[in-house]
This record gives sequence, structure tokens and C-alpha cells, in this order.
Amino acid sequence: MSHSVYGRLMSVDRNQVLRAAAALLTRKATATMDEVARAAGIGRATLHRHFAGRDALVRALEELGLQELERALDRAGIDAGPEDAAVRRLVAEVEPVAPLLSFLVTENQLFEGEQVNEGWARLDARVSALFRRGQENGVFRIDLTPAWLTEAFYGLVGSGAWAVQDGRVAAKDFQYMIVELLLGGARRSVEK
Amino acid sequence: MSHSVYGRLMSVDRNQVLRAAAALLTRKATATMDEVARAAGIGRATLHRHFAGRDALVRALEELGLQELERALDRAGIDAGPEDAAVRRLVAEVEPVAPLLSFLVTENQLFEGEQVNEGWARLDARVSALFRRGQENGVFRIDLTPAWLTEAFYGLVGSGAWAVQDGRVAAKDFQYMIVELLLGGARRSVEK
DNA sequence: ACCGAATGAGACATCGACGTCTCATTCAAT
DNA sequence: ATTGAATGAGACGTCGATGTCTCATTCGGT
Repeated sequence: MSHSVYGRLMSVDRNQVLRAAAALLTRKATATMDEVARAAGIGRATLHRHFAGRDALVRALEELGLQELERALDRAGIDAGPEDAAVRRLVAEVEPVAPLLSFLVTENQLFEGEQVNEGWARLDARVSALFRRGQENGVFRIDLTPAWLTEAFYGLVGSGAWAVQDGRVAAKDFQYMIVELLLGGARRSVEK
Repeated sequence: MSHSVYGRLMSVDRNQVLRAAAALLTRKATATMDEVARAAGIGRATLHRHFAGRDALVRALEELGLQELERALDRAGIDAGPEDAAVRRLVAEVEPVAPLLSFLVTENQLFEGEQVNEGWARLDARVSALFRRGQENGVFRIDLTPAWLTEAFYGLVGSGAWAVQDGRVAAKDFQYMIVELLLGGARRSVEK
């Protein structure tokens, strides 16, 4: 018997395949199943053996992304300390998942309300709660709704990921650019 | 002879078809040519008579979007007066085109550098120049590159459009939410 | 060295969307 | 009323991607 991680025989690392798929689909969202397979270094048939179809693959990616995002939220310690610092930590932790997040957000827009993974709601709730707490503690302005700040957070992370990908922004500046704009805005401020 | 606008016989208003297509594709980027035709109230055959194929349709939408964006830039009077006020006017003028802009930006990401309309470069240059001028005049912070501010501008406009579409943000708050976040950021400021 | 699971390569049928074409019909101009 | 352009509906054929299947091969465990 050669049982491994989940009690199943596995020569190809499911998680590694997902990584490769994420890396490719992040750059080319319309990539073929065949292209995904090649990118993962496996045959198309094998890819199908692990993921029933393109849908299943995307769902698995969604699951992976949500897990990593939740973990990023955990590591960032969203619920403790000054909220602006928490946002800093959040962006830092989210950076590695940024491209995947961007892909999934775009992909979700296509679903047009079919059946959205409830994980997104939980994620939104956590991020939104951070901004709300910051408002209650007088750290964030109250005229921008938590829902919008959450949305803007996703948007900026996505924009940042693409900007880095296209070389319009240096990878090392990713965190700084996003955090500074999200927290401080573009206008020159007397404080700080 | 029934010559009309551009010297051709036209029963269907080409521009109106483009509007309908934009409205639909904005919501459902993967819409079929048939769906687009139905949305425009015409037959699929007629749609093909006006736009050789899906590519041609998207290109036409790109052209339309670029024209409207350029006009929005013109109307906003980007080159005059305080730069922060100019950004306000810019967002206000861009709002009607926001969904289409969002669609085109996403669509362009798929092209993966094939042949991008040079119009985007011109647009980027104009917006970027606004931010740069603002920096030179001490209105905007200099630690955020104009390229990134431009990118963030697109991103926030897109996020805003989707947030409104999904009802997460009130349509009337669109401009305010974007402008305030882009200019002032989320952090509570002593000034203002 | 052996055995069986897992893989890779390819063949195959299917399906959806596309692009083209035909033909009857509508409609505006004359 | 007549004419011709333009449209709508539908029939095709085509193509790319998908999903399934088979079979030879590889590879790890024993």
C-alpha cells in the first residue's frame, strides 16, 4: 500500500498542479485545459483524472485561493492593534496570493450570481469588519463605507498585481504603493 | 438614395448597437454573438453584416470607449487648474464610461501584448501627466509614481463600476467614493 | 525482478459558437 | 404601386475545446 496525504494514491501533487494552473490562468485567463496541463508538466488526460473539468479546476482554485486568503488574514492578525497597521500587514500577507485573487475575482464576475462560494462572503465580512473597526476607533474616515473600502482593497490589489506583471510597477514597491494609496490617498498631506 | 450619416445606407444605428453590446458585455463578458444581437434588438446575421466578427466588434467597442474617454478627458479640462480638482472632474466625466472602461481593460489583459491599440498609450500618457503635474506642483505626493496612480485610477473606477452594478455601493456615491479614496485615502486626516 | 497503479499520448465523439449563405419579408424612396 | 436595399430567420459547414476512452509505458512498493 502506498497511501499518501489524503489516503489516495498520488503521483502528481494535486496542490502543485493547482499552483501551476494558477500561475498560468493568472496570466492568460482563457488558457486551454491542454495548456494548463502542459504548464503543470502533466498530460491532459491526467489533468482530467484529477479535475473533472474546467469548472472543477476553477472551483478547486477558488478553494485554494480562499484558504490562502483566510490564512493570510489569520497571519496578519486583523483583529488586533491599530487598524492602519493591520491593513499594512494584511497587504503584505496577501501579496503572494494577489495574482490568484485577481483571477478569481474576475472569474467570479462571470458567474453572474449563479452559485458563489460562501467563502467570499466570509472573507468580505472579515475585511469589512477591519475597516469598520477602524472607523469606530477613529482611525479611518467614516464617509467611506466599509463595503467600498473592501471593494477598493480588492481592486487595488488586483491592479497592483497586473501593474507588477506588466512591469509598470516594481515588484518590491507592490506593498508600499497599495498601502500608501489605500490609507493615505494621492493628495499630499500635512501630517505624516 | 437614402444616404445617412456616413454616406452608407443604414437602418440600424451602428452606434446604438455598440451601446447595447457594451451594456451587455459589461455585465457578461462571455456573451455570445447571438446574445449581443438579441440585446441590440437585431438578428445575428445583421450583427455580422456590421461587424465582421467578435474581434471586430470588440475593436469597435475599444474605439468607441477610447473616443468617449478622450472626450471625457477633454471635458474635464485636465490641463488646467488645481490637479486635485481636475481629478474630481475627471472621475465625474468618466463615470458614464466606467463600465465600458472596465470591460475593455479586462479584455485587454487577455490580448497579452498581441496588438494593443495605441489609443491606450495616449490615454495613459494624459492621465499620467495629470498626476505628474500634480506632483510637481506639490499637490500630490511624490512617493507614488504617476504610472501607479494611473493604474490605481483605472482599478478604482472599475471596482466602483462593479460595486455599483452589484448594489454594494449606491450609484450616487460612485464619484465621491472613488475621488475621496484616490485623493485622500482611507486614513482619517487632520486636515480637510 | 515483479506487479499494479498511475501516467502520457493519442484517437474519438460531442458540443457550442462562429461565420457564411439563402430566401422571404419589410420598409423607405420614388 | 413599384423597386431595391436592408433585415430576420434559419440552415449549413467549420473549428476549437472539451470530455471520454484505450493502450502502451513508467514508476514505486514489495
